[in-house]
Amino acid sequence: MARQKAYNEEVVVEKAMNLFWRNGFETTSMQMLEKEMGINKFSIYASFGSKNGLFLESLKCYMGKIKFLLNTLENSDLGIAGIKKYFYDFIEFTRETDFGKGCLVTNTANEINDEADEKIKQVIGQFTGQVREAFASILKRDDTKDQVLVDQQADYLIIAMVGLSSATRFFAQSQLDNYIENVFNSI
Amino acid sequence: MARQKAYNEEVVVEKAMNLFWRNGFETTSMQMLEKEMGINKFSIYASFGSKNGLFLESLKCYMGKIKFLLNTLENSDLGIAGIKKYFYDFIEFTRETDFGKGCLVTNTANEINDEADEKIKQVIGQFTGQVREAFASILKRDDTKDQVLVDQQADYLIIAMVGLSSATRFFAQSQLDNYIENVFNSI
DNA sequence: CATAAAACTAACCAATCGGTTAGATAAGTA
DNA sequence: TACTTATCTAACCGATTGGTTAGTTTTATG
Repeated sequence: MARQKAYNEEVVVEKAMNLFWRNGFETTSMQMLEKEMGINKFSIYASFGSKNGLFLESLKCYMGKIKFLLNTLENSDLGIAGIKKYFYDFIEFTRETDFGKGCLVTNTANEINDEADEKIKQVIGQFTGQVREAFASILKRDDTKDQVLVDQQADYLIIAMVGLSSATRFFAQSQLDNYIENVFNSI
Repeated sequence: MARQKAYNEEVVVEKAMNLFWRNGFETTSMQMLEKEMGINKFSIYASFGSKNGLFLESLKCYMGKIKFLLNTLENSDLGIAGIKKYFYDFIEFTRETDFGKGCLVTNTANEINDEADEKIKQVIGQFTGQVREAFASILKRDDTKDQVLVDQQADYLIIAMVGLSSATRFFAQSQLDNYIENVFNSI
């Protein structure tokens, strides 16, 4: 009945995600997105509504790509060693794709301010909360710890993770390793 | 012999710094800067050459404002407790001015990529290096530690500090406190 | 008081921003 | 094959970007 799309939305959104990941939301222009995604502005707006809409889909795409890390963490029976493995796995993940990009969610959290789009803030809060809960859940299983200590250490670990995300963008591998080893000396 | 400036450069650069601090480099426009600094674009360019030049002066201004923190750290005889105090002092400093702005240097490090202005990258590297050396120097004074351990722990602390800087932008006070307490459990 | 030099205002610049739209093109269906 | 409908290209939109410049105002000095 009508012409068919010459592109696959999942494919082009991943290309957009990689561009946002490398450059951040503001610095990435529609012009750059057209070029990277290989489609016209018209098609981008037809599929995603706005730059913000495309960015939200890119965030979802990113979270899909790192879901395997979170699954490994949540299904781990290694206790705190499993959390440590998550830290190392994350570094490896950022190096696999292209060194120095950090975590798209953390990068976004660092970029935005209070007046930013509510949905974006919501996605960031949800993701951060989910990782923190995974940490807390593993800590809780360690029966030598009471709930107050679990909460304190979960706060510590989620902020330590935020620091690691930023640090992968401008610290050397050996420094990241020294960092992680010391993070897990204290718990 | 000639007309005199109606503004003080140190005064207006501090206003610019506060705007950059709140919004980041890219998001802060010349229009916003004109309004905040209370002077015309012409005067900004006459005094600072470019947006980049103004930003570099803003970075210097910021570093001047937090120099007292670094002085306190470097002149401390509290050992590791002095480093811990630096972490808490930093939080207090970010709250004094306006909550949720983090550290301008860290914010900038998070915003830029490899292609950014060389001088800006240099200032960030110098400042980060200076703080790291202050940490290392204090750790070294503790004669129970060998040099390898000092380097490892200095890496840990400087990345922990980067994490704290970001975290002050979107974590609650109690979580920051839990974080710092745990950071210093491990060393 | 006249003059020279710097500081000011405000209009202006090309380029780019996110976003829209008119018209050409393609394809499933009647 | 004709028609309908969605997708495509490409020109276009007003607003804003960082930056410049012509011309007016101020002021210390000769």
